[in-house]
Amino acid sequence: MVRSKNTRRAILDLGESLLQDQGFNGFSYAHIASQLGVKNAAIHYHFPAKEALGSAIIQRYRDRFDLWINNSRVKDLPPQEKLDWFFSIYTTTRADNGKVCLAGSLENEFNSLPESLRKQTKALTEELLAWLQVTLSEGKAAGSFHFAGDPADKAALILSSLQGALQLARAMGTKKFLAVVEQNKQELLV
Amino acid sequence: MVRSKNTRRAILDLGESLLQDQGFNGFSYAHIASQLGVKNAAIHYHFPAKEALGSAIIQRYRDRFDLWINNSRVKDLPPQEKLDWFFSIYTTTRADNGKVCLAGSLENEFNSLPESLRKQTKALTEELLAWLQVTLSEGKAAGSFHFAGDPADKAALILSSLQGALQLARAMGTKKFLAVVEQNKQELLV
DNA sequence: GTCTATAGGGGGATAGAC
DNA sequence: GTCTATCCCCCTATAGAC
Repeated sequence: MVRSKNTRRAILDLGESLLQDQGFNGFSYAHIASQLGVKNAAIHYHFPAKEALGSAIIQRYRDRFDLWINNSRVKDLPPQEKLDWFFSIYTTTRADNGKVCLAGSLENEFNSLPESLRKQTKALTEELLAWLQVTLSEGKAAGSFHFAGDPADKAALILSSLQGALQLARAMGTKKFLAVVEQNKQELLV
Repeated sequence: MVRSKNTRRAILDLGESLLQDQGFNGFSYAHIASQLGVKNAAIHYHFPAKEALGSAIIQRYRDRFDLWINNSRVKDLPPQEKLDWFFSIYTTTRADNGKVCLAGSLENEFNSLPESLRKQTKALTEELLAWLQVTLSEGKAAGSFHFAGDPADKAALILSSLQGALQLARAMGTKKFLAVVEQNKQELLV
């Protein structure tokens, strides 16, 4: 049982990593198995189909984000530091072997995903946007953020730019990614 | 010979469409062949390997962009209308069955692409960024654009957001994409 | 230029032994 | 829980006829 839990967790960890590295269609049970030192069939014991594995990966990601934003260490921060924390997630993702945003990776393959993964992807994106929007509203009300228009639209712009910048950085390097983050920060101050 | 040119062109058209729809690893020679009403091997006659097909698709895309921006109908426009034209490319892409930016699609699969396609992807992205940067500089100098910081960084932010927004729209719908475009436009006016 | 036929590999998934 | 063995499908690519 202990072994099972460890293996299951290791599969999820590796699957998440591969998903952000190669995309959903870019990794296989064989990849996970070989890197884990087990056989193909062992993965199928824990996740009968790839769709189930994918869904579990996204669900865990969503749960983790939910835990973070409701954790007092993030929840009680001033808006500006909240946003810095959010940006740092993406900076860490970039630093981790040039991975991309989980949501962005899935959206890119959206047209070939099974329905359950599309739903999970949409739910994740909605949660990211919702938190961003609220944080931006808070900051605007507190006078620490300055931007024109609807906080929902500004949230969509920031999230899009972060997802896009992680991808763009694969061709253009980390400097370009960091430039996008800094430009986003700077524009909120003016 | 006429037949050949038509087939070659039809392959490129369909390949480009599939690339923006399903990604490079998401379409096959069989897909192209069946939609074209020819056989697998016919595609290989025109493009011996998939890498050659991919490279030709990107090259043609780059050539087309180059033609456009040096066309007097775009070249002689005021900066604001130039940028509107650029945005309209992405809006058209979104309207075309929810396709995504060619560069964004390729960057997402960057880690599994052969070297020649990585180079092409990088070159395309550089050309998009370079044109955007110059156009933003022109507009700033002319007083029609207002933004803080380096035009190169602003160009990276805008391009990232457009690529990201096309992907985000797959999960969240066209409204969110249009919101990102409008937010970008609005922020340049303030 | 396009066809038929086929090689050779990788993918997801399952049955049954241990 | 993990293994071996295997099935079946799709993929890229090639050889040779027409």
